[in-house]
Amino acid sequence: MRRRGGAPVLGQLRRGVQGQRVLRDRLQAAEREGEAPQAGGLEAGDPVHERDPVSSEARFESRLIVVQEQLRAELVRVAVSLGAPADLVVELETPREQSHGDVATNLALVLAKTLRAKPRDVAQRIVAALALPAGLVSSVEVAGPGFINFRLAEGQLAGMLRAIIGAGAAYGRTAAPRGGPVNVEFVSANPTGPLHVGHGRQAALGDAIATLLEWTGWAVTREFYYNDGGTQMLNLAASIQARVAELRGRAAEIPEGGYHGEYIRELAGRYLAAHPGDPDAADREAVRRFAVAALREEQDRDLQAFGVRFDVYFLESSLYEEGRVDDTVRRWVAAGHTYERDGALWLKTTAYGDDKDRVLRRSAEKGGLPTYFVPDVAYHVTKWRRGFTRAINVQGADHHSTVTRVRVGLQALDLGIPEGYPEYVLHQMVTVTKGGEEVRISKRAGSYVTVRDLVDEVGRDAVRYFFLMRKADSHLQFDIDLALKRSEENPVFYVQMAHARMSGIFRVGGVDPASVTGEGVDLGALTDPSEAELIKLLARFPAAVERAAEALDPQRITTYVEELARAAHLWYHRCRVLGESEPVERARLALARATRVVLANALALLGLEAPERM
RNA sequence: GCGCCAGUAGCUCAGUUGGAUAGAGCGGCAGCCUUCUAAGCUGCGGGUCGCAGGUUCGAAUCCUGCCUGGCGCACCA
Repeated sequence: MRRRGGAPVLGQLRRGVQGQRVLRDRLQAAEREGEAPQAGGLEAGDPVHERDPVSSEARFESRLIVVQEQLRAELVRVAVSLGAPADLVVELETPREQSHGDVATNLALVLAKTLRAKPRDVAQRIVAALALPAGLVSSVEVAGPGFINFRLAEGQLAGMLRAIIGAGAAYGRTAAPRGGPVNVEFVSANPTGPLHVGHGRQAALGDAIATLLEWTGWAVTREFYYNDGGTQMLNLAASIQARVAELRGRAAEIPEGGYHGEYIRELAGRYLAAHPGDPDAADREAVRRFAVAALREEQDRDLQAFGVRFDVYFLESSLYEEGRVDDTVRRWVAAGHTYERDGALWLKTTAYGDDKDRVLRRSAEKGGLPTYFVPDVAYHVTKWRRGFTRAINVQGADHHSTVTRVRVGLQALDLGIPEGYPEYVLHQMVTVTKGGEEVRISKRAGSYVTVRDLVDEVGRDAVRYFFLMRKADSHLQFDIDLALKRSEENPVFYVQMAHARMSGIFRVGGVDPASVTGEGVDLGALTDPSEAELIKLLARFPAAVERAAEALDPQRITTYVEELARAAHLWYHRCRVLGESEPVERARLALARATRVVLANALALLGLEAPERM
């Protein structure tokens, strides 16, 4: 079993996804019952990001994938005729080496053992038996230890270009709807202060993962969960009360576990202004409500400025109000998974592989309340009951200890929830550097750098891109100096510049991009090696999206798009478009348009603008 | 002590889920502007893939053990 960042095997999940219609019905029922509390989210305000799924007829089946499926089907047929098992999976790959052709398979290497023959001999037999449709490939050869390399016919490349242009904004999206509703939970910051850089990484990651899933056929809900009750809120209120006392000239100390940022002083002043009837802020509940509302509003504003919006805001307090926390406890007790010790109630999580049992209800002298992971489990039960066949949580790796507890807690409820539910994408820490020095503090929050600081300093696109350009598992160094550079060193700039250059060709030439379809154009006029290279990269985009979605890893898209931008800059430098002979100009305009489409789509997928000029 | 993550060029990082001669950017060196953005492009040099075993046609990738760094191991959230 492959476990990465705690995420379960996707294939297993898919197999576990059954009864989708039942689940959808459940979801609708849940909606009718108002099971999805919404706490006044953001308006859909950002015009730059078009997130609505493209209508199904506009969806696009990648040309390369079509070609590959034809190849694959024929390879399976031949392999089986040679004695391979019928459930054989044929792997096709795009070789990185030009001389290895456009598509390659290791089929012969895989079969060599079962067929008890040398890999190269097997390859020869496969090639001899292949009966491919005319016009599909121009050459087939056996190479290296036994690879079979295919070179696509020229007409296939030309067809890809036309197909990309035809698909437009839909290029890269999967044609068929795939799975039931998926819940992507991210940020989930408690309203105790401004969002920090870790939240920023979560916001960028969660949003991009959600988009990746949408593009590959999943129905996605973006969800934000927050703790609006409990001890942290009391600490928050008490911290503000202390600052109020200060403002009124009395000595007061921020309580143990309280909050020290400048924003607490700010909130204290605002509370007094808004509550003339409570000059000493004696009403702690009123202070708490005021602070939560103010901080939630600020977080929403920052997220909106970051271009992220949520479909559902889920309040922890609703779980208590609706009795879901008590239900969860009762169900564990009834199932016999609990016991009492030292006055507390324990859940036998070791029965499910946890390293120790967990207290689920504190002893009387400790207040007798449920521990924090109980509402957490109850919350995930609502995800399941709301019909989400997959739930993906994006969190900092410092929370990884909750993974086992939540999963085990769900298993112990015997509700038929899959073992790997929910999936987790855990990310490592973010450090911010400027002038070669680590930046640790912000004026407003005091002890940490906020998302707002970064967005104000380098702009939204740079922040989003930088948060996405490393895999979640790696520590991320956010270099403010680099993010500000307007040169090739800065990957955001480099990629956006490639798009601007493609756009510039149409602007300067006075050509409407929409008028360039590639139809009736002789793409044989594209003879420069950089052109074939570019087309092949363009053709790979849907596969890149597919793999990134499967791995829940947007970093694969940043890597891809940087490679694409490099190929585009190279082509731009080597090949002039405007003013060339008519057939060449027409063919190159088609290539420029297709390149622009893919750059724009990749940028949209990452939540970035695709500027026409810079 | 236990668990999770990381370790690849001087630096920052990729590496198509086990493939072919391990790649890119920066930095260094050498070049390229009557041109749709030189805000760019080309070439050169640079490696014990942390270490040691194992698995197999084949390992940076999978397994085991160690080393180093980060994070986490509450009747806190």
